[in-house]
Amino acid sequence: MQDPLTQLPGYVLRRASAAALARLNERLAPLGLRHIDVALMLLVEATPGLTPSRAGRVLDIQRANMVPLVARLESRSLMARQRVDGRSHALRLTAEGRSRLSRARAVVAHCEAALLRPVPVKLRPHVLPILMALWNPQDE
Amino acid sequence: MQDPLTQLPGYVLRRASAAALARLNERLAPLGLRHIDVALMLLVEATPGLTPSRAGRVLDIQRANMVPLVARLESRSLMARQRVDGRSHALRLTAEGRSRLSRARAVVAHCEAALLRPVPVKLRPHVLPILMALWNPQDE
DNA sequence: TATTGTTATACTCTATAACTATA
DNA sequence: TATAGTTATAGAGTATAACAATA
Repeated sequence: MQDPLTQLPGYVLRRASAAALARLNERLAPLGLRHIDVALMLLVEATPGLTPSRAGRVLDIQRANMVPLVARLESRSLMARQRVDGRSHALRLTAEGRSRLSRARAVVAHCEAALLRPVPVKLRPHVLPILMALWNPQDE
Repeated sequence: MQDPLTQLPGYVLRRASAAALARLNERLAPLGLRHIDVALMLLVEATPGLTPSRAGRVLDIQRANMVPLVARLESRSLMARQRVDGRSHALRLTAEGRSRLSRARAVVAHCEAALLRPVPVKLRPHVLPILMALWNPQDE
């Protein structure tokens, strides 16, 4: 018998994603971070002053779910909130946050490299374009 | 500002997977099925008599989590369990399960097609090989 | 009116530990 | 001793509704 699911790109996409995520989280755990923390920190580093709402829109995280995420990073002194408005907060990394992120970035780079390693060298340039295309499907 | 995360295959992999899964579940909902139900049904169809334990190993689902999954399909008369052993159960699709699965398969085919549509035709043959490679990463 | 941050809440998915009965 | 099925449970992750304060 042969597993019929491995013929379905969508299924393999899910399995590959779940496996990669699990390994990344495993390697980030010693830093006290999860993948989602690093995603937000990378985004805030690239866009200082970003608000939680806007960050949530970029990361596809609901406003309500940003609250515990930001609070957790703030409570660990990795991120700081600053009122910019009567209702908006500007997010910035603290010095400790930047230093933690540089270590996390090394972990991410390691995992990204491990992810690509089994892809034949000739196909590697196609990986990101293909994944970007899969991210943006057209329903008819 | 540019989103630094879209340069990371691992991140795009996750976003693509989550988006594809959400759309699939949305389209399966009218059939009363979720993606995981269809995955199990496809597997059991291809391997009649499979036990929940073995199915779980193929699908990467814990033994304990197979229980409510199989129970739900059984309670809807889509799948049947048969004792084969003092401790093992053989899983099979019922006639209703097969008919429901044929409708689900059409939904899956539609979603898979929508997933691949934005990929340039020349790159499409590389999609599955690349995803299979990403699924099986080598850590060093 | 629309948006931000927030609380509360519920639901799915997943992981672990422990138990029984069988092989 | 190892495996199958099961129960109970806890933790992520995610989604929705509602509210106050502000734009």
